[in-house]
Amino acid sequence: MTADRRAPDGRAADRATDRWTDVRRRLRARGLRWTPQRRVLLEVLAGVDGHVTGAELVERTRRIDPTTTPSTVYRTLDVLEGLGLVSHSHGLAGRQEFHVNPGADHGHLVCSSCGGSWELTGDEVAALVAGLRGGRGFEVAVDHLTIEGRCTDCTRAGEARA
Amino acid sequence: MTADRRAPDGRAADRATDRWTDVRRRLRARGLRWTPQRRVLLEVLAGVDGHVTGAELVERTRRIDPTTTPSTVYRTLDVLEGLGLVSHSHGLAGRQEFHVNPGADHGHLVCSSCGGSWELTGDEVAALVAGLRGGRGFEVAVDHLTIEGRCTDCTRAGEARA
DNA sequence: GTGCTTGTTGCAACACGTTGCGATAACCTG
DNA sequence: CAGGTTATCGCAACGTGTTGCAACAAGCAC
Repeated sequence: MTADRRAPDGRAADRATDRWTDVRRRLRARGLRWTPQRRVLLEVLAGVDGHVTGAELVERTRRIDPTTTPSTVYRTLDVLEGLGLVSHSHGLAGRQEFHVNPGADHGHLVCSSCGGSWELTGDEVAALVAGLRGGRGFEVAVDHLTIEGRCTDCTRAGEARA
Repeated sequence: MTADRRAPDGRAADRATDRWTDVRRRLRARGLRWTPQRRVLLEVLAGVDGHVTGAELVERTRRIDPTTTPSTVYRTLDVLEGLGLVSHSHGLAGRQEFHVNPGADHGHLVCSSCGGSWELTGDEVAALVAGLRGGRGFEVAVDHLTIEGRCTDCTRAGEARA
């Protein structure tokens, strides 16, 4: 629930508005525009916890505004990614997974059996990144890193069956 | 060129046939069938060096047999993957990359700037795999591992421009 | 060769994204 | 507020795969 200790006078509702004006300001600073369509998508994103697929974002946006088209959603997501508000990586069937408010660049772990998904800490990939940079001069895009495999539970379930 | 030292009497041409009969036998052993369509796809795969996208395989197959349909190609690739003859991973735009005759499971490095692709050695990912197995009980599917980033050349080019 | 079983094929439709393009509307200026 | 720029929108078409289903044909037995 993460209580609003810093807003004792009931300004919680303004918070969302504040975030929008912030985005609006940032868009303007780049010569970009604040449109109703973008406002709707941000509204959807505000209600997202963790990861969402592109298709799901399209659907949720359409629930608020049924006239929404996929191209607008995907293009807006591109813009927001440029602002650092979301980041995307590729999930199981090549589908896009969006992550809202990425605190820091991080990769993902995806279980090909149950579809579960976990975030990778910097520590877990630090050696890999350093190794590839040193050995090949390759700069890993950590935020795009998705590692596929089987999680503990599915591995155990598989062994039990075998 | 990898000369044919073991076929001094001109049986090189039979080699491909031999490989087909081998595949045919392996299919039969699993109750699967040897069809003209599969033969054509294997013919295409025999001429592939390294990686190919799914779309490209469809196209090359169609050059031999214009009646080929995508679904057949993709389904056959699934079957061949089950036989260990090919493996696939996900490339840049979520597109599938197929690798023919995978010697050993290996991951890939993809440059998001130039589209280049390199194979990852076991050593390079060993620490990562071991770390995730130990720390989380997660079994990495090494053959599906695709790491995105920028290669040396593109990184340098980017710096020069900046 | 005939007939049977069942793995495969091809079609059509769908899912997820992407791209080109003309029309629209945000934003700025006076 | 009127007018001009140009970023953005919505549409339509495309690209890459995937899936359900009915017809087909490998492979086997007689």
